[in-house]
Amino acid sequence: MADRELSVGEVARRCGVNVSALHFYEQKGLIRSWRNQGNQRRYKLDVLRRVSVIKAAQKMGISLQGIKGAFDSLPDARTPDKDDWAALSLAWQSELNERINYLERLRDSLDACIGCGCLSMKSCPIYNPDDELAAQGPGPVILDRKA
Amino acid sequence: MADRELSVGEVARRCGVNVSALHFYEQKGLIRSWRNQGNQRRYKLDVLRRVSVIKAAQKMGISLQGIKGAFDSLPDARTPDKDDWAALSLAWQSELNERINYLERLRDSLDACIGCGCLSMKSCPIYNPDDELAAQGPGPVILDRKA
DNA sequence: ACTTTACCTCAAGTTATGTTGAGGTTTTAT
DNA sequence: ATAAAACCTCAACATAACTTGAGGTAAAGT
Repeated sequence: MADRELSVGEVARRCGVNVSALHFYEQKGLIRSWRNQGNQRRYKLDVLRRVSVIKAAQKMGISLQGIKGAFDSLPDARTPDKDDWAALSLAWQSELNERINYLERLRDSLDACIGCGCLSMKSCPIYNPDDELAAQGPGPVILDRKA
Repeated sequence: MADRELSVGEVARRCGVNVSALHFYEQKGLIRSWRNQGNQRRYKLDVLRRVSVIKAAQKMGISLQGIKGAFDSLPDARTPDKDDWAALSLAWQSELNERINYLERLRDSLDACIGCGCLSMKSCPIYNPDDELAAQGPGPVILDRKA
């Protein structure tokens, strides 16, 4: 069938997530649906991309809240096109770069610091990395903010 | 006072964590203490390093469970020395490297994938990175396991 | 027609990592 | 000696991101 609309189970299967997760995302405002006669959810095809992007962003360490923030910058009226997604990608790419950078610094100081006395001191580079990432909202688990 | 032993408040202050966190770490078996006459916790100086290492490892994205696993490989009888910590560091360094690598791959495929149709397909490199990190236990937030 | 599968809602449970508060004891400072 | 600061335990709350289950409806297969 030339399905222009998808049921929740179909989306779940095609995206590799549980139906409950889709309910959850909808409740959080990350995806949208309408209902059919029998009150069942129906989705546009573009929900597949959204869910996929959610999963990709999560792998990057971005919270649902952060993802929602990014999604909110997508056009509301029309279905997001390639350029819309590219803009998102760009923003996240630099976030990823910062994160990678942070971990690299952590790695480089790890060996030097873990065995010496400095780890417990104020001066330790691991303990007090001079630069913190600018994370909006409640930061991802992997980072923490200025102590 | 030449304190060979520390109170919980002192450890908290020197490590920049809350007293409640120290209670919590103790309950999870990450640090140890004994009690004085009045039932108050007392710590050896080496607790400072332990707590610092906990915090550093957390920044790397390692869970408390994972940290406990690593700590369990430290000598039980004697206070861990430089070499013991160095071994830990080495293990974590390669874990960090894998993580960095993973994020780099994610970053590199992000732009190519997010705008195209592949994200929702089985073949997408973001969606199905061919190599998964070998994470023991319930993995860190930033990664997920073979779907 | 009838059964099975899919779906619905809403509340409660789960894991990780702590924090907060109540009610009570110890230490420390004055 | 007394008041303040620090500590104790234990239970409950907080947040993220979902999952599970109960009780009931809709759609699909035969």
